[in-house]
Amino acid sequence: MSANKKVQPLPSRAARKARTRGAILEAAADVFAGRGYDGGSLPDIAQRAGVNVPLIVYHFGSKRELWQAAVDHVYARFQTCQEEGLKAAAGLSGRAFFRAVIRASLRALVAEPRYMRILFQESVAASPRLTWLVETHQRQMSDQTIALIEAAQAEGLIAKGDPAHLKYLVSGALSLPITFAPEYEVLTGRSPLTPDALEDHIDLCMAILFRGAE
Amino acid sequence: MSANKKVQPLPSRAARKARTRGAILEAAADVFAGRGYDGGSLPDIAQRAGVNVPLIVYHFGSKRELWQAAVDHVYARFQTCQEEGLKAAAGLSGRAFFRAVIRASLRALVAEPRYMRILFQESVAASPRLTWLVETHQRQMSDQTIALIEAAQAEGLIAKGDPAHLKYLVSGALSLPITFAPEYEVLTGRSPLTPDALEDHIDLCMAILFRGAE
DNA sequence: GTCTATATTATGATAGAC
DNA sequence: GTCTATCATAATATAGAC
Repeated sequence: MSANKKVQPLPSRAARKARTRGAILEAAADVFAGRGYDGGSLPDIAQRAGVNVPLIVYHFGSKRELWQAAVDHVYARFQTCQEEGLKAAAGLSGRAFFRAVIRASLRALVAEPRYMRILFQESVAASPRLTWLVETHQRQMSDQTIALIEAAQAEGLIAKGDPAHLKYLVSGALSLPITFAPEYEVLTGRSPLTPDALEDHIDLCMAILFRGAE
Repeated sequence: MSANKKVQPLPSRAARKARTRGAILEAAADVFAGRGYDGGSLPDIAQRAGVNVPLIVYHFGSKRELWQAAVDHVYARFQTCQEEGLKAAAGLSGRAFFRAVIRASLRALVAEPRYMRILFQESVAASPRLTWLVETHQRQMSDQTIALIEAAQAEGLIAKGDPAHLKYLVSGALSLPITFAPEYEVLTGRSPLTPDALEDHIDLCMAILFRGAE
């Protein structure tokens, strides 16, 4: 297939293709996360990616397939970032463990805010896109979070109640200052995304969500 | 102004005009909340309102001005609904007071979910629309919420920390199950908007956000 | 006030050169 | 693979009849 790659002094055709695909996916993720599926346009994506519209269609077939590929891209990045951060939780237990988990989730939310935005954009109403999103990506992520909440409940660290519902409370408290960062900044004059602000946010999340003294 | 309304057997011209404006505003609020400013289209709004596109332009001048009017409309409805619910908090104190406040906020979030959606749609990036939204409507609402959080802190009912930041944690915990209702339903098979689910949600919010025993 | 008709621009997608 | 040229459709907005 790719027999004599090494003899290519310049980027190979395959590498150029991958770079083009990557640029399109990044631009598509930005546009779809910010404006939703209907609001996003191929000319807008093409301009941001530095390519032409037909090249997008060549690589991804249609707007709908591009959207799916962009969602795959965002979820992969979010999960990679989260798992990276979760390594710091290994070996810890109790509050320290869950603090590390929260920090990992927060790092992923900050590094890949398009995850929450895409989920939000598709959560306006029931639709085939929402069903695809949930069944393809969101259910698996949700199950992981619910397992963590059940573990915290078993240790008596967090309130009792339906863990699937509690997940939304925890996610909302964690994510809203990040997802609403532009509004936060206009309203308060400060960014919630600086390292200091994020550490304060983690402290406050721990104080709110977890019981007992630090 | 409306001197001889009674003698009109059919709706007066002014009443018809108001009904048309109202139908357009409702449709515009739905569309802009769901698809954002760029994603929303006048033909879509016109069809939902049962009118033609030029009639929208006649009444509101331009898409941008229609968006502002729709935002005014949604904020007015949200605040009216919230104030209605807050009457139940009058005379209460301590946890019971804040439980009534949470119930009022939740009722408004459920009755007018477009409030959160519009805020989210405009919170993608800094923009003139976001600045207008914050300075025209959001700052005032935010100040009221912050005052309530400071009061709860003064009574030792809620965690210490920057009340302006704490507002986002509280808002996120309260609103996410409502705002993500379609995703919630696909994921769990249950609606978070039934009266029973909402009561459970209030219980859980109280348990999470407020300290000490019920 | 509400409509039809239309001008102008932008969109998703295809055809075909290189 | 990447581009230019093009098509059919849909968008915002205006002009003018009633």
